[in-house]
Amino acid sequence: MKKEIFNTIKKAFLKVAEKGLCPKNLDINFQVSIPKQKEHGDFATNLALVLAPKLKKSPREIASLFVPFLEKEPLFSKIEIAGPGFINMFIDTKIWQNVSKDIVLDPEKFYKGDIGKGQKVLVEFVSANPTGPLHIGHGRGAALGDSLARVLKAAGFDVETEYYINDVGNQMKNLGGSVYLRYKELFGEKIELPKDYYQGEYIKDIAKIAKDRWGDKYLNSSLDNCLQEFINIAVEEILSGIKKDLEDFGVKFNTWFSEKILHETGLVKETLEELQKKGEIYEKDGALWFCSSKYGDEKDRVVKKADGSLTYFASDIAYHRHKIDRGYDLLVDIWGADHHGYVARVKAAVKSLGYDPKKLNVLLVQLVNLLEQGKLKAMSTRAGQFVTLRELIDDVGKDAARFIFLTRRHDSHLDFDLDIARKKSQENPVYYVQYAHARMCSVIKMAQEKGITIEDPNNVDITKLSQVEEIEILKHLSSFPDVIEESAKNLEPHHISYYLTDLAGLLHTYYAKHRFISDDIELTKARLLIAMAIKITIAKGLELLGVNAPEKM
RNA sequence: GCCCCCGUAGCUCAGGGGAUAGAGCACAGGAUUCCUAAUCCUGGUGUCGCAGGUUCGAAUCCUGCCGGGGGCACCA
Repeated sequence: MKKEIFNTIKKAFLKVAEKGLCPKNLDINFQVSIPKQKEHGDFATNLALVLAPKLKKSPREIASLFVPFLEKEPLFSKIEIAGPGFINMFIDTKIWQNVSKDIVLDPEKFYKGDIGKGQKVLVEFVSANPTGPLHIGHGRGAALGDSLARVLKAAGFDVETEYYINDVGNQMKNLGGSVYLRYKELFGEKIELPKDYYQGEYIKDIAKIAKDRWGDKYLNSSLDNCLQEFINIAVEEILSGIKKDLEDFGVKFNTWFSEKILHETGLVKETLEELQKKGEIYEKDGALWFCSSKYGDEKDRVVKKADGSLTYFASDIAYHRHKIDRGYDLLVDIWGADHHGYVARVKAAVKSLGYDPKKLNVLLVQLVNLLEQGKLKAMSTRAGQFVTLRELIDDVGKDAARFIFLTRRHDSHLDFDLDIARKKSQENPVYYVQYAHARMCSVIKMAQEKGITIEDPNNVDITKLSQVEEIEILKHLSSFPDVIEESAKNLEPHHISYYLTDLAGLLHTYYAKHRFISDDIELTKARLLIAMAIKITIAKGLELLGVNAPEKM
């Protein structure tokens, strides 16, 4: 709807210009907004205020040039100049009433956004190292990434999702070694875990699997001889656990991309050679350095250590190069906030390879604090003491967890109150929205039982929809495509959950005051159309959040 | 010391140049012969961390400061 208003104003602008009342090619950046106060109309624009300095006239005077043209538009029932020079626009009731019909007739068409214009986007998220189970922080990243991918898709982008697996390097050695020792322990050997080995209980579980599979085959092998075997079994087990957790969290990836493959296919080597050829890499103290400071990073970074091994950064450069070469117009990386130091260097790498760094958007997800009974729950990965995503799903459920994660901006620190998330009551916002959906399903079903159904929405007398609350709901429904586009543009899916909470609120208020089903068949049909439109919209919105829309509660 | 994020109602958080700053929770009271009371209605609170600046207009943008969190390896 906002887009239509925009276009209508632009049309009026051209007409004003034709009359010579203002220059045609003005570079102006005006806004169309929904005013907070109802008295200020359904939409308002600051066009005249923005134009004022350029035309050297008072804003109200400029506004009055546009009013006659806007008044002729069938879209509007009233145009007003207000305050310092806002143009307030009131939409004709018929337009709102039609929304109910449009949504029910073709929901896909109604919501379909086109700001993506088919651009290819790759959203990479979670990408937790396969050294242990996912914890609650990964859950936040998973909820954000998955929902963002859905929102981008809805806005007309061609989206794929990817999980990058760091399956090489020192941590793999430590992981394999940890399982190896626990394996030996199962045969009664006394062991001592080095400090940088993984301490968690899950390592013992993997050792048991190893024992079941191999028996005592490696009991007397030195670690060097069987390290790869232990790494493989550990990564295999941990990854399958991660996949299961994510699946139960409603998250599926298009691709799981292995760092190991990057090395095996020579892409890392090739990338470094290319940078070397470009003179972006130099040698110092026996190591190879990438001159990221040239591109805005605070200092240069090592890509190849003096001992000959490559750093993770080296793979990261190759990985991002490969991602861009795969033909994506836009890359979205979702990282934990503790990785923020990496943003500058990866962007530097992208730039030095000759790509536009604007293609790469890194979203940093801030920390999650868990609260229980008003107290902070201590978490420490090193001690193997943390709340896993699995525990969270089992405890509060996927829907509550995802919804709560998505009611916060990604860059704000999040206090996750377990007590509230557990409650199946009014305190828990997810039920508020789901309940609205269930209510609409129930109304539609009830109407059906009474033999009232809508064969063709075109035959429904929508002029019956004249209650203030009905118009309010229709206005809100009509703004959903704008909310989707806004969320996509700013990479902020949390707007969806606020939108849904508002919509549910409008419905619940209406529900308490009016009845959908009455003896007046024509009125009932018209209201049924609203019920269907709400149901469709909530279901669509919840789908974008990855939350279920139950028909019954 | 440097870098990133945050600071808005008692609590958790939206709003991120526009008109009188919002929601949920908490607290108190009320609503159910009728489509689900996981609901609704009524009641009040704000130095938008502080100080400057830009602007017709600042919670919003810029600078500095204060407070909280995180990060600053030839670790991953």
